[in-house]
Amino acid sequence: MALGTGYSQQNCNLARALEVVGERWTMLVLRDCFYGVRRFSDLLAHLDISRAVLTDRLAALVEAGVLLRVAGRGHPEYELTEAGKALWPSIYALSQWGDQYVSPGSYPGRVFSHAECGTRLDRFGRCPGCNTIPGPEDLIVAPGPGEAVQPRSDAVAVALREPRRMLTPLRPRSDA
Amino acid sequence: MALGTGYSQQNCNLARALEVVGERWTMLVLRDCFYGVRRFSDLLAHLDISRAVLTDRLAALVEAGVLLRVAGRGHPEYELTEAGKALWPSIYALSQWGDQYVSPGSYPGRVFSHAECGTRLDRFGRCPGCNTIPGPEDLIVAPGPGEAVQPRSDAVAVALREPRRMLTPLRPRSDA
DNA sequence: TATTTTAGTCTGGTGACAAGACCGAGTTGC
DNA sequence: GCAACTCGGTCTTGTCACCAGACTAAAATA
Repeated sequence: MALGTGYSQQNCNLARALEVVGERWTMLVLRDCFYGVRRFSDLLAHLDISRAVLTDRLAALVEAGVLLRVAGRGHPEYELTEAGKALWPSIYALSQWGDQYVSPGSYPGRVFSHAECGTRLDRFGRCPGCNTIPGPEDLIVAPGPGEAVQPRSDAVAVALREPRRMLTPLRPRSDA
Repeated sequence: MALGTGYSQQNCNLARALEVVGERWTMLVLRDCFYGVRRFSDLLAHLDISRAVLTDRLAALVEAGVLLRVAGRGHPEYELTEAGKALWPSIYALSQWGDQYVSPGSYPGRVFSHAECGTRLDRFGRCPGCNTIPGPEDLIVAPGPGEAVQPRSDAVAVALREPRRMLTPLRPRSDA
């Protein structure tokens, strides 16, 4: 949060993590990156975020080494770095909690399963079949039983109506 | 985030979770609750948060069912509910990420181990000895090798200088 | 009972965010 | 190659959240 003004006196790694990913919208931007979104306009359409704030968040994430801005001769794309991919357990844990405790009784909007064996993950992110915790690149995200009543029509929402392997780009590369 | 103004159009459990715990300071308040802090003044002294904001966060967490305000004839205390305790994996994942990627090369400020067997947890929160994921009530938090250069002197920081079982109250009950 | 601590509330100044206009570079249709 | 359009931003204005610190009533302590 606004470098320097944050949780500075907190000698705590949680506080330091929140300096990077604790601001409004940041986690949702990253979640979309895991789903394969890489372009400014796709994030803008999928999240209802103001352009200025999205610009600011992307710049902060690049600065922090969580995203990489790839600008070679097309529209720029934002990719998760290793540090960014390592945030997956945090995002998964939070969304599982949202599933269970914020909208109790409702069904999950998306489910995650291990690509290699097709087994659905438990709430800790474990694959019960393999007894491992697969990384995000080994997961399939699919619509769950509790889908949106009023579905969105942006490109990201449309792509997520069928199962997708995570981290695969939403659009074909603009170079090539 | 300010009920109604939040991530309303996002049909997503992550967004709903962030409505509850995504605001500034909220995660740090909850972390302290896991460490056994239950009183307004202790939170105020340990986090450098303004009184008004702390009041607001506590009220929001009580409203959301994450904390319970226990007010019987002494100073009020705030306890984690079941929903609150279920946030532990999220908090642990974020602080592990902070350890590894925000301050690389430095050592963790705190380490967590399984009370039953004494084994230190891995970065996914698993006990390598038991091959389980212990809940917060079964964990010991202890100072790690990377302690603060300039230690704080508030009651919470002092109590955390030696190993403690999580969720045990920092102070004796004021009733009794 | 007098004093101190605790758990708040209230106020004023500052910074973050939302909504939307604007603009130059990149891409597409012809 | 040129016009039209899309994309990735920047800028402006109003509103809202946050911080610092003064203030207060109830609870604990001497």
